[in-house]
Amino acid sequence: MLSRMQYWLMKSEPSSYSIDDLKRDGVTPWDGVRNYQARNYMRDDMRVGDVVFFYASNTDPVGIVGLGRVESEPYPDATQFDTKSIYFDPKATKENPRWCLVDITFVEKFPRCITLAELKEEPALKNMPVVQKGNRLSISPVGEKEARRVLGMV
DNA sequence: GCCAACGTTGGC
DNA sequence: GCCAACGTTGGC
Repeated sequence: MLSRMQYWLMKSEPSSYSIDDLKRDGVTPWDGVRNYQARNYMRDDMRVGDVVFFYASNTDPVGIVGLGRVESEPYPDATQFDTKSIYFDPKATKENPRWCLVDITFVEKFPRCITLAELKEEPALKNMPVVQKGNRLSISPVGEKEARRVLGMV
C-alpha cells in the first residue's frame, strides 16, 4: 500500500547524543522521550521509512545537522524500567508501559549545520514549531513543502 | 548562567 | 477541577 512520505524534526543535545553518535551506531532506539505529545507522535503517527531531520539543541550553533530515518514500529522504551537510568519511571510497568520509542537509522550528516537563525529567516518555514518562541517539543512533524525547503538549504 | 515558556504535580 | 508551585527545556 502506498502512503505519503512523512517528515519529522527530532531534537537531541549533542552532549547526550549527537549526529556523529548516530553515524557511528548506524541505528539507535530514540529513548528518553518523556513528553506525551512527543511520545504520541512516535506511537501513533510515525511510519517506517519516514524522514527525520536531526536537530542539535543546547549547543553552538543549534540547528539541523543531518538526516535519519524511522526504522521500526513503536515499542516500549526499556529505560523506563531501569532503576539506574535517569529516564526511570516508577509509574511504568512491563504490563503497562508508559513510554515508547522507535528506532532511528543514520542517513546522512549535512556538510554544515543549518542554523536556527537561518531557519527563522526563511518566510516559508515560519510555521515550523522549532522556529516559534517557547517551543520545547522535542519531536514535531514537518510539512512536505517545509521539508523540501530545508533540504534546499543544505 | 539567566530566564521565559511550558508541562507536571499535588493540595485543596 | 482549579491553580500555585515546581522542574525542565532550551535559546541566548
